[in-house]
Amino acid sequence: MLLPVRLVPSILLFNMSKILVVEDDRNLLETIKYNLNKEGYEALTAVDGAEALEIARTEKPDLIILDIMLPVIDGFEVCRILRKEMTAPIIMLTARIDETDRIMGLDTGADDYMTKPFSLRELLARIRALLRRAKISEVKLPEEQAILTIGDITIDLNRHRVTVKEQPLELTAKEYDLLVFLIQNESYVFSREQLLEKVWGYDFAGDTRTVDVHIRWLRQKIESYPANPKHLLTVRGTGYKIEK
Amino acid sequence: MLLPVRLVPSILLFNMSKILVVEDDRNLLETIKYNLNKEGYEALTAVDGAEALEIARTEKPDLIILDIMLPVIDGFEVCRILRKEMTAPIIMLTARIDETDRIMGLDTGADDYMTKPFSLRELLARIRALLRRAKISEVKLPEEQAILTIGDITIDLNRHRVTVKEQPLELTAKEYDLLVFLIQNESYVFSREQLLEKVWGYDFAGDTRTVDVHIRWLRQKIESYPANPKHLLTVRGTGYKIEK
DNA sequence: AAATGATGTTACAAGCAGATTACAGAATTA
DNA sequence: TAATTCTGTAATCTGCTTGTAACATCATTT
Repeated sequence: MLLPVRLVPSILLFNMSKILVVEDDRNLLETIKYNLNKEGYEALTAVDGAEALEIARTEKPDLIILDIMLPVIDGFEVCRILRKEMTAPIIMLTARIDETDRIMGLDTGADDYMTKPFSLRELLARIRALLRRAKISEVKLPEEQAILTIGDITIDLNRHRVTVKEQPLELTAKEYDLLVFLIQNESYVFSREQLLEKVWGYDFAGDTRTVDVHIRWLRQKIESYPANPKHLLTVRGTGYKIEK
Repeated sequence: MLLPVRLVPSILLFNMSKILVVEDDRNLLETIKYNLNKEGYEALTAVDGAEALEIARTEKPDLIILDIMLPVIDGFEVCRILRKEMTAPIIMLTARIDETDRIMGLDTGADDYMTKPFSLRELLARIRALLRRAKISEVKLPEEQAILTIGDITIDLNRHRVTVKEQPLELTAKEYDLLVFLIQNESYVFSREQLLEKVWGYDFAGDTRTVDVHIRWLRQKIESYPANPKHLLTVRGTGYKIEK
């Protein structure tokens, strides 16, 4: 006897997003759930804040719809907690227009909100938009490597940010340019003339001692013991270099 | 990288919305029509399902109010048919409170429902809400994250609203564009030239000092102490960035 | 160890980048 | 169309950055 074979719509299953709906009005909750299912989403439900947290933690939904007025723990609080634990987009539901300022203002981490009464079609549209965006950012290429490191010194070129032992460091423009150039050419030795040309510009007609002074200032900022530099080293008779 | 796109406040106010009311109780029909007109809407009426379909097809209303109990073709069926042909929001009117009606009403593609007897004021409020939503979602940019936040500054891209510490803020177009761009690229440093290119447009041939002035105006509005900005920061010798 | 040249350190005064204000022309809105 | 707001530019102001000079210290050679 042949077993009945169920054809699984695999593509659908594979793409089916899990959505947690948190709403204490059970009518509305069921309505939303029903419509989510109809659209092909897997809908989880919770009727209070505590249950929401529990289900969110065990089920790891792809998106969360969260009413503000909830028993036990209110929606703001749930949102704040969940935001720390997961990256799933959160849509807040609010009954009053004047709550929208709080959603926007408070740093709850909500991604969007809707004011009741709302159109279910629009809710579904926003869910689609947020899920699509989440998907996109998942496969997003790792941020272009614009971070240079030497020992405990780090430079983020895009953000123009320098840290030493995780501590942010304030550098002037020249200091920054000089440091970046040296780190980009780690362990290569440059004469003062070369540094003036590369960092200051080929047309700079100043004194080569200028370099010494800037090196001194840099050491002051990046070295633990500026008088005994570990990274920014002098090559006597030749110039300077940077080492790990 | 997306350029910030300004949403043009279209002819929204000027644009009188056309609303189709389908209801076989002629007293109620007239009452609703009278109130719609009083609110400045253009009201069309139909007393049965067949007429409703015909008028909806020829007049293309912006919103449809649809009783469930109708002669000839019932409201569910009308709703299901219309939903396939147009996107206008549909409000269902139902005499029965029981849940299946609600769910089925929504299942057919209705955006909202009201149970008789209902408050006309509430009906009008829901109409306003649905029409506003419909207008907004027409021009909505689905790629963009709906709500951006930096510290106590929040931007709702869909609704084009900015708040600081939950207080709504009035920004000019350029201020808004500049702020959105910087927040969308939080902590990245941009030179004046880059900002002119990205925010003003590729071909803008103006003075780079222009940027400084706009930065100043933005600080005036978003910073608690504009002279000591916490978010909108200068990177001397390089440009500007925004930080949490 | 003394001499000498190379490098480190500090102080300071232009100079310059950015902040700020004012204003006129452009763009909106009534 | 007039009124009003928005926007770009110029001009002035302010304070930090930076180049240099002057002196101190170090390293190497004799």
